[in-house]
Amino acid sequence: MEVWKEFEQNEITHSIAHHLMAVDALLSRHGYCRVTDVARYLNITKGSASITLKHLKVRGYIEEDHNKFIHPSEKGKHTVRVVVAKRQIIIKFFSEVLRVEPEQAEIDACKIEHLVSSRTGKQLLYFVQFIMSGDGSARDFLNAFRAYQHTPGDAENCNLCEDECQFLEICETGEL
Amino acid sequence: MEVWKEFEQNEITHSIAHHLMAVDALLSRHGYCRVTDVARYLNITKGSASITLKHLKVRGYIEEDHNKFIHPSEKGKHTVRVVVAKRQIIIKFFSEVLRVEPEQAEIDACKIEHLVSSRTGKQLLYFVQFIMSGDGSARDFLNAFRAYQHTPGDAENCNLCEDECQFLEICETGEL
DNA sequence: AACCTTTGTTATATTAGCCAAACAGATGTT
DNA sequence: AACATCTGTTTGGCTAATATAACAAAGGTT
Repeated sequence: MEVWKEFEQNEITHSIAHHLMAVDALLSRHGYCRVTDVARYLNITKGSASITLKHLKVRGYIEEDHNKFIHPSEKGKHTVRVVVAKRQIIIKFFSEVLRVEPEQAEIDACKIEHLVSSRTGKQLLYFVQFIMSGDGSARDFLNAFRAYQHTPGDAENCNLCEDECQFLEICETGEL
Repeated sequence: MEVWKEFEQNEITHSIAHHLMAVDALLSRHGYCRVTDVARYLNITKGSASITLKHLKVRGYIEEDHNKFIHPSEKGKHTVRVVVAKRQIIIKFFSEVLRVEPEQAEIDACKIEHLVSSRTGKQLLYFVQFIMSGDGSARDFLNAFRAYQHTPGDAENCNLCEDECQFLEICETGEL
């Protein structure tokens, strides 16, 4: 499979992840969850929620009781745990290490949380764990990075590209 | 707008990004680019390529000459530069800093490159620039992190969660 | 009991992406 | 000139995810 086609092969889509997390959040919050609750929570119509949740049921992510009350299956619970873990790790990295504004960090995390592989998620967790651990070298490094951040970037001393950094200017000219 | 709905609001979808990058790559490689070339490059049917490229044309990302030869507009060129920059930065970070296997790093980068905001991309560039700069504190930190990576993670000393790390086990139990 | 509201499903439509297959036009070969 | 090939578009089908709107069933109120 070509690399670029793996995007659509994701078992967990953005929509599915958020429907599942909604069920989980509503259960924690109110102790129960129905189709209409999910629709209201996600601010979509109940018709849409009904159809998407039917898919989730068919694929074994959620189950329904005799009164149409919804709860995640074991598989669904696992999915929620994994997605939430990735989201938290990514938010932490973006906001506290990179110092991206919390709102932006949350938006970015929300867009990519379900797409980042577990391998990468795990490595990022280790990285954030260590950098936040209070280890001396981590502290020194972070301090040095904070200072570096405030000096304008230097295209000639970038080790990303061979010679000069080709991305610095692009990255500084704003949104896509 | 709710955070979770921003996903679908992305002007540049995965498909659009890759069609545009294909045009760019084919132009560099052969000096010209037609619908069929894009289709072959992306391994999709020319019918699909025809329709998607029509959208790209309507939205001003590409232009056509009298002989149906395609080239990116200024807007399209800018988009390609931005997406490629983000991809390279992400790959570098995942593979060389986190030490994720290059193939996996590429897959992950490909999935998220068009979703990461320019704000976050810029901060990540600075971060990777600095960490790879040869600065002493960066070198020490990286060495310490390499050592840490090889010791099993410790749920009690994780500063991500308040008490114990709730994600360590989840991240170590494999794919979603 | 009659009425109103809530709940959930279904039907229809839209957009984005893909497919396969048919078709139209240009080019090139015999 | 006839045939073959290549190029690009169009048509119809599929899935995912949304929207509206109609509808049936259950529940609660007066």
